[in-house]
Amino acid sequence: MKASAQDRDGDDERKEAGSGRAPGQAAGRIAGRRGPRPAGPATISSVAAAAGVSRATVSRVMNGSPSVHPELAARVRAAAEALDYEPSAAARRLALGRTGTVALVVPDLSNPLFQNVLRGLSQAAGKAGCQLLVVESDEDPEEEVVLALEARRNCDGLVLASPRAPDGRLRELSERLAPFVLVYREVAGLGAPSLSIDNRAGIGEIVAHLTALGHRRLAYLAGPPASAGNAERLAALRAAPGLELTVLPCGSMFDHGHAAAAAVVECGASAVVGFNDMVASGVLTGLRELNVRVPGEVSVTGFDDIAFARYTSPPLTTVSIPANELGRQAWERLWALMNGESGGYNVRYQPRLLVRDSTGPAPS
Amino acid sequence: MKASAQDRDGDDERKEAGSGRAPGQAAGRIAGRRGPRPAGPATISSVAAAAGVSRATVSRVMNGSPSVHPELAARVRAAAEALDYEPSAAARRLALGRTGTVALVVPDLSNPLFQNVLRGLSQAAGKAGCQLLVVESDEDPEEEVVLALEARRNCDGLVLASPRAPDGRLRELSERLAPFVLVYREVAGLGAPSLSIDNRAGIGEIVAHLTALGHRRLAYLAGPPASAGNAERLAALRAAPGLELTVLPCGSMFDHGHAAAAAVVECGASAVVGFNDMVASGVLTGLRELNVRVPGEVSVTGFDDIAFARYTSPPLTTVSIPANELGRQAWERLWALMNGESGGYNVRYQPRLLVRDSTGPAPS
DNA sequence: CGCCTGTGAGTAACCAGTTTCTAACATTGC
DNA sequence: GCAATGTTAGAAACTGGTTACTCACAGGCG
Repeated sequence: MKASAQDRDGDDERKEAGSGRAPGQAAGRIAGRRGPRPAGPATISSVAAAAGVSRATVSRVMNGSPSVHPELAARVRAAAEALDYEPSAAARRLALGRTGTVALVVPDLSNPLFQNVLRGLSQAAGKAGCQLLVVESDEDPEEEVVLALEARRNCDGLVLASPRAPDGRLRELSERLAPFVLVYREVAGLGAPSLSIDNRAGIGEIVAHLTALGHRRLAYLAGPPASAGNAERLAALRAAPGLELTVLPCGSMFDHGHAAAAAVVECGASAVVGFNDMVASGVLTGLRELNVRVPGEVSVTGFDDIAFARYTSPPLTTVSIPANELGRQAWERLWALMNGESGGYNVRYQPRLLVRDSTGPAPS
Repeated sequence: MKASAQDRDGDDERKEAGSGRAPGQAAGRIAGRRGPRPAGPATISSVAAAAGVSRATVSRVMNGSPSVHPELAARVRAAAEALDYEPSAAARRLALGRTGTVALVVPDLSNPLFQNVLRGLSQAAGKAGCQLLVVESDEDPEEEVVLALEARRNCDGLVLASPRAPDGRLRELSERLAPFVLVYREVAGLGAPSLSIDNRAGIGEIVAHLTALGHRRLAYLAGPPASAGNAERLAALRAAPGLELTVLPCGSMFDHGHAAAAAVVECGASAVVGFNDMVASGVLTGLRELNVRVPGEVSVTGFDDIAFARYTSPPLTTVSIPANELGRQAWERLWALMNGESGGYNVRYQPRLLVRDSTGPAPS
């Protein structure tokens, strides 16, 4: 890197000590006024000096202000070009009070749900010329909020997927987090829009489908106990009438579902409702290993419709969640909020049932 | 649950008069000198004034400098606390010339390979108190580099997964991108460490496994044409002796593999080598739909060992890549580089063959 | 008792931009 | 011919920290 500073065409080597490294050297003391060349990357001052104009004018040119004479502007642009000038992002942040960045806080980057929100948000924000900070809060729920606060100090707005942080904590911090948008969750009395999934409706669709097929004995592969989504899905299942429900502690990953296969068989349910598609895929494989036919002997359903769900064997009946769209929408809301407009109201997306081949009539 | 917002104690329906929001009110205008309270968020100056010390002292206290009298320090801390003071991240960036941020540039966030690097990097960087900017360069190869450059201006270092940008372009920009680490790719004569996968060795393992099973006629489901990884894998296959190879244009996603199933059958190969696990999973499903038995009639292999590969049916024989580890290592290298140390040499990870059930003896 | 040294805190000069005034000049109107 | 108006571009005051100097004061030593 430093090497190439060497071979430049002769305009370098301004007399005396071209070496002056650390910016702000003794040099500035005696000859600061008209000194040789700061040697570091070009600043607005060096461009101004080179073009023989004031810093204000350079700033105006760089920002496309129309009130600069075209000819002068051209001269400034030429000088900037010649010096490889790029405005310092840090200085602009400070001066403008704007970072051009938003942050996404998620509990777990390995979860396709959050990956898709990330994608949707990344693309939408990118299109608007905004950068994206990603924070994973794997740790305890308290950490979730601390990380969010910390991220917030480096950006203009937040998208928060905080399934575990208690409602009260979010409410008391909401002022310091603002502007922000909540995803996959809804908190009453929070001054921020939220985008969530109607888990009750999703489970409702699944239950309706399964009961229509004659299933009465269901097993639920429960997600992480602290997850708000899991609580809602479980509550919705419990509320369904005429069902005999067995709740099996499970988790959210393939392996968890896989490990639960034996318990599923043992509990004698004719249909398994997975907390999400990953545990459902896992249990599918586990059941096959136990020589249980799906859907012949046991039906299986998932939740989320991750990309994979179409490619399990048999393809998974599940409920589809517009995770990407959530990310996009989160951007729209956040953008509005950052511009002082309203972020709109809470939206609750309705999952859509996708019947594939992992569900069938209950065995008689 | 909208319902619950209803019945609870009347904390909703804020009277809405107390909402005098916009920070930076007219107040500061007239009495700015010694006025009541600047109204905006506290700055180092307001804390200094409140504590009756200079800004320098506040700065020293906030940064834990030992050269402040404990009693004074306590007074400053109390003032900071009372004012809810938080140092401005933007100002610190400018003054310190450090952002405390690194960026990851990936072509595609929906690819598990990059998702895992993201995770590894996020966790390692997070542990070091560093924030992570994520950039997706979905667009054309030129965009890849432009986005990297842009991201670089807002952080202290880059991790670059740029499978498509031409070598030369990277070389000519390497000075402006530095410090950075390249992943999933190696470019000769680049002043940056790279972490890559030995694709040739991976294909070698797969070929050895398949030939040992008696396969001679192979089909390769090719990845994106511009992908450097695809080129290496294809070259390695072509270099394998004694094989009859059919190259089928495919892609990198489930659907691409799924769509290629018919062509696989048609070409008469006894084994299919997928560019990655996703196309392999896709083709697995496609083959089942065509009533082709795997591995009875056709064997299938993948590449990468994504989490799902264990859960396809049959479980996918593939080659494992330590994507997470790549992310972690990328952090280590980058950290070293940012501290002026050497980033170490290029490392090429050796994939490990995982034999599962999607491969079997060639039909005779 | 006076000089030297060490410590703690303040002053002011940075970091690199943006933006509000203001001044100089040209143009227009009466 | 002079005042009023309208451009440009510059000076200087911000944005909010950090830190190299400097200085005052206290204690140790000759």
